[in-house]
Amino acid sequence: MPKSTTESRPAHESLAAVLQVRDGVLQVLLWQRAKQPSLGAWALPGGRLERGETLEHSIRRHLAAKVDVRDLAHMEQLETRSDPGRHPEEWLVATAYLGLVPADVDPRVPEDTTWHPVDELPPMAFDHGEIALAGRERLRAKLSYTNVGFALAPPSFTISELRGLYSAALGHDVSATNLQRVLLRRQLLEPTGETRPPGRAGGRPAAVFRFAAAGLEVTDPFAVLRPPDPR
Amino acid sequence: MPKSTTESRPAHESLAAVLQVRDGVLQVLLWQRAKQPSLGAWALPGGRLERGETLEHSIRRHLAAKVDVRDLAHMEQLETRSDPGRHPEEWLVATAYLGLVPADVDPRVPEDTTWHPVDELPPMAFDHGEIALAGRERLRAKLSYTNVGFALAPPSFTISELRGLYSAALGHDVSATNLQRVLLRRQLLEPTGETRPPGRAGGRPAAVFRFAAAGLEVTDPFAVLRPPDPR
DNA sequence: GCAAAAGTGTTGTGTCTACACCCATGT
DNA sequence: ACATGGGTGTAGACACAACACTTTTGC
Repeated sequence: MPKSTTESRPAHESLAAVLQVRDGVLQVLLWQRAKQPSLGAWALPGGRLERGETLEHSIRRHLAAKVDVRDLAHMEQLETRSDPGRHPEEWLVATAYLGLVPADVDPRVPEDTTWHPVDELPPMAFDHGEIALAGRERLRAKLSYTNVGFALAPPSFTISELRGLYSAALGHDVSATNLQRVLLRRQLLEPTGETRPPGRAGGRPAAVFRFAAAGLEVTDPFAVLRPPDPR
Repeated sequence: MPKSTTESRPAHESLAAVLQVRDGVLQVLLWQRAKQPSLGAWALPGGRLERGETLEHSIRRHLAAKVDVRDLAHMEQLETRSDPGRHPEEWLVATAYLGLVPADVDPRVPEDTTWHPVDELPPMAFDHGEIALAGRERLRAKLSYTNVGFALAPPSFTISELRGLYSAALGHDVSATNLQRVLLRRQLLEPTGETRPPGRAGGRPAAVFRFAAAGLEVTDPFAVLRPPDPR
């Protein structure tokens, strides 16, 4: 008789969709299961919630085994999944997080762990595929009305480098012209004053920028019915 | 020795911030605790997750004791709280939901349960006050870029009635003129063709509208960096 | 006729995309 | 010189708030 029918409370795990733009493509960190159930399928990193810790602490602790925690520029809760059938052998609730890794770091990862394009997920264990996609959608939405971009980008960058990151994350072309204007108008970006020399092919040197803030901020309150003018 | 130090897994409860505009004010359904801990403090409805059910099922089941489930026009997951100290005696994780009740229904509620303005919460048990406020913020944000309004409004209404609901939920004045234009432009509203006779004071009869869709839809993709024109 | 409430016309502002054009560098 | 990539100028579309004005009723 499986555990799930004897226990009076569910086990609780934390999971994370850790995303990074690699080779111009949005990728998610997965490890390959070495045992049943779902032997050979790919899974999100995570593990059991322990006594005395929060879920956020739990996911950070489990991730530490996969990536250096300092490599995570942003982390937020996504959703909690509780379908009793989500795990075949156990009553297991999962709270999923979204984690973002800047493009300039290449975390050391264990043998069983590799990056996979979110658009071409391998066979996934349990509901982990849906969670990875939910993470992608959350990122896409927030790129439009917050400064989350800071968590995908290196400390400093040119506009075309940033364009590459945005377009990989959003899944469509992004015009460097408009990207620059939108982010500058909102004062998300500030010039470092430096400049990047052109490549062999020539071209004008590119100005170098950085994000003005290092934490998540809502920059476009998209409030269509906003408070009346206090005039 | 409290349970929390002996159990290897947390108990899990579902909670709901059930909101409704009543008497022109956004209110939340609370019940008053009749036992320790937090005797006399007010709490969100909810309760234990049972074997074989999802969290959403759980919160609906517990709510059935407080309000008729058919009175809920919309329900969505808010967040999961896991601070080990959130409950003084027990290791208890809570997943919170937001529920919305249309203004035209007045659910029968038990003796210990009443509505309270979200802006003047009574002394609240545990972290339930924060959850109620998180629900309010979620509602406010979604009023701007989705059709959640349908879940606050009766089946049909005049623009000024709807204005009252929006302004209570948003916490600031809303112009009937602009509300009508925004919602019609987005095709959220459609005229029923009917008209409402004016009161004793006279005035032009008001046109009656209804929401075009009965489920949640994102109507303003607020995508500032949107896909390029396929032209 | 007059007050009251509903609804439309109009103007101004701001944000966004698209595209033409100018700039600074390598070969 | 000229190709290449970076950056600016500008015009058009659109969504919104504000407010003046018109419409339709009761008294």
